[in-house]
Amino acid sequence: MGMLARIIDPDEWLIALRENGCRVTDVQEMLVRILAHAESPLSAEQAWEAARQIRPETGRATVYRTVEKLEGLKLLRRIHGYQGCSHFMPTLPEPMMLFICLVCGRADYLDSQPLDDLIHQSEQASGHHITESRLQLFGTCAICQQNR
Amino acid sequence: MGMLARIIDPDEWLIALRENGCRVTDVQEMLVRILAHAESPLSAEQAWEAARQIRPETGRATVYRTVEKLEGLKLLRRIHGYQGCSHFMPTLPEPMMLFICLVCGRADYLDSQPLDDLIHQSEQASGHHITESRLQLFGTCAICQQNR
DNA sequence: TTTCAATTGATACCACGTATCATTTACGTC
DNA sequence: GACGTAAATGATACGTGGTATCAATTGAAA
Repeated sequence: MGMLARIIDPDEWLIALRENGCRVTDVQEMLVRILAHAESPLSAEQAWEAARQIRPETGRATVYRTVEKLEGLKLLRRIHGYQGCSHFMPTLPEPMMLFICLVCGRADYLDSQPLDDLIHQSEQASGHHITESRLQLFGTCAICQQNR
Repeated sequence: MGMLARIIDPDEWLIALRENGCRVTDVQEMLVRILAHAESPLSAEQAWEAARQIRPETGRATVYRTVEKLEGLKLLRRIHGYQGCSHFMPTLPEPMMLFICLVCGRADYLDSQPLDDLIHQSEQASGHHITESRLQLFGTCAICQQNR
């Protein structure tokens, strides 16, 4: 269990789903638990694989639909990584920068306040109105550096 | 003709290709001109479409191969945008932040020195070794704001 | 319990991208 | 300029990730 487990609560995702007019099924609850506890970015295919180990009859389309729904509610965030752009991580309540270790795959969130300031400056300097920013960092995490 | 036309020189791309052991064909030259002059991110399919208007017998695989080669030489840079992650823009000689207008699609490069400093700070604070960063900004460009 | 819209899973389908391979082409060498 | 060879090309077939469809099932409000 990593850092995120203390912050992301699957039950709150279920509440959010209900609040948005969804009928929460057992399948969705299982998927929410799988996705909310992920410590490295998970693709829909990977989530499907994990789901079928618990409940083999789980359908592929269901997983894609659920992931899409959770992304729409901003509970999941799409990761634009090295091996494709179809992996997902839980979104933190506060906007933060994301670091991904290229060795172990683990994700870590970093304070983004300085980035927010920087974006604000760029906005004023360029005259553009910036509505969304996407910053992801890649490299070797502190632990993997020691295990060399 | 926009800002990039003054900075990106297709002929230098051809030189770079030759220097890397490629045999530059007419097809490649045409594709290089199409891609080097793009002012908004272009997908391989879009580049293929543009190529066939000039030379209808152009093959699909050729376009994908050329784009891949140019990306490998860091002459093209992959854009992780809203409509997929398969669009490409010319890489500027200096690393810079990229802004994309969601209204007109045009891309604009912004000074990234402050970002480099920020990443360096994050690196020291977290203990991670950061080898690559990816920042893209989205919003409404100065021109499109006026045309409202 | 009833009712109905949301959800599900099977199937078929589509788009984007890739492997294969015979033919053509660039370009160093003679 | 002609030659030889390795790279590039384009047609075709194939693979994979993702989506549309639809009959059957299920959640939850009344």
